[in-house]
Amino acid sequence: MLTKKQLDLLDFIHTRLQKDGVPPSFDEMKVALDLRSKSGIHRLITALEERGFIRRLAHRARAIEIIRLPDSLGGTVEDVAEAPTPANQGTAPAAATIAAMELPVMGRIAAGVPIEAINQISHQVAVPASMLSAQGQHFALEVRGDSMIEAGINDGDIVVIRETSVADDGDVVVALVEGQEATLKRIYRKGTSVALEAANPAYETRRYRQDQVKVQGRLVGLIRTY
Amino acid sequence: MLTKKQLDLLDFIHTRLQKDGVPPSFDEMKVALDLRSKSGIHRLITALEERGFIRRLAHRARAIEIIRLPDSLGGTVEDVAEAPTPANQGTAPAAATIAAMELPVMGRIAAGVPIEAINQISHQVAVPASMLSAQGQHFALEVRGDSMIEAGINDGDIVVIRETSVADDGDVVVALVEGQEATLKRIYRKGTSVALEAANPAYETRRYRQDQVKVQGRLVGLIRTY
DNA sequence: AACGTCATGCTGACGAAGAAGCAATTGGAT
DNA sequence: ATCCAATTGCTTCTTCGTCAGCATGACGTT
Repeated sequence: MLTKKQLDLLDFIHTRLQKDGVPPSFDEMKVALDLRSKSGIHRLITALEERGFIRRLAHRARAIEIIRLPDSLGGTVEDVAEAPTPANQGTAPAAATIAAMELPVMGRIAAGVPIEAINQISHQVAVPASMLSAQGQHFALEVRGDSMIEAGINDGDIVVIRETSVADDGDVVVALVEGQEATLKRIYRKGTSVALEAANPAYETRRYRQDQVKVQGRLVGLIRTY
Repeated sequence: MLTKKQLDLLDFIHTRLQKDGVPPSFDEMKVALDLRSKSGIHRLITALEERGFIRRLAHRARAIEIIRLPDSLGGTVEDVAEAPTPANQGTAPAAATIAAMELPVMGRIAAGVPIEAINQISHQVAVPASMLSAQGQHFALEVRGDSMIEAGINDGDIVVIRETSVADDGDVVVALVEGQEATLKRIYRKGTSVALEAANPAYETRRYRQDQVKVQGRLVGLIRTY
């Protein structure tokens, strides 16, 4: 499963995590493995992530977390000590595993939001696993404005998006228009033109050529907190 | 996952929370970390929120809550549970711990559903911990019908309810009318009478005497799967 | 022996993120 | 109205992660 170097690195990260709770930086790992460049570390880290041993946030300092360890390093890392919950939430069994997954909230979306805004993680939300497809990447966005209000999507709602470039007529999608702005709209195709329709009579449907619109993902879920 | 500064701050907040139950103010954190400006604290807090360790209310003093702790600070805090890996391949590593909780879905609700229907658990849903209050019992219901459509609550949505018998004017509540039927409506009180108002002009507002209506819980969240 | 693949190694450049500070403003509470 | 807390804009410096490009040695195949 792992090469020697990958194992060494994983071991080092694990040790550091145990010792002072903060994962090492690439430079520190570089020194530890006696390399002269960080790029080697970069590839090893990527490999570890691919193989499901660690989890990380892209473009964040020291944002590495160990998910599991190979047998040779002492097995799993899962929370062995499931502490009896103080002030237990009652109705739900505390020890049970939860069918959910954390998704990154990539920013806000509305009519006319620049794409840059949906390129960084603002925080994480948990979403029920039943909302997600078995395969496919998902992410979340916070909705701004009332352009989809008649579809029951309100200002402040979190929408869960499945990444895809295909969509059927009438699907609600995140569409990138002219490589510039990302909007949440209903999509309809007619011949070579694409219509993006808001669910609010106050906004008018806009039509584009096929090559002007790129579907980023499809709406699969919605979460609202009052 | 965290840088040293971020970990220090999280540790400080956690300690203060344990000691006197109240989260520190930005100024107190500033002093604790030996900074000269609060803006640094603001950034660290933002990073912690992004990484899913704390939860907060914007524009509220000391409105910080710890959702989970890194292993180095003693692992989990209440509502945290292990996640099974929902079909996790390739580039999408799953989270090890998730800030979520399972709630029982107690049945369906609409205008005129008999109370019996909301007395048995049909299945469980996972909801983000950020949707729930620290104390208080919660449960979920599936919405039937379009009586709340203008409030963005559609047929088939799952609503998350916090059990309480108090509600402010305008809150959406689960109300038990005449001990008979449970409905999801907006509540308004006027003198000794209680008005239950649908969010759909097709349904008319109904008025009752105070003793005819019992509030079962208040709407705190909504989950929709497409 | 020659070749392709793979894991690894190295350098250097680049841009993004973290951290810190000051100042001004907004928002809540009382 | 006034105080305090929180938020935001702007600046500066440091730390960190990413990437393109090229090199090497191990291994198995042709």
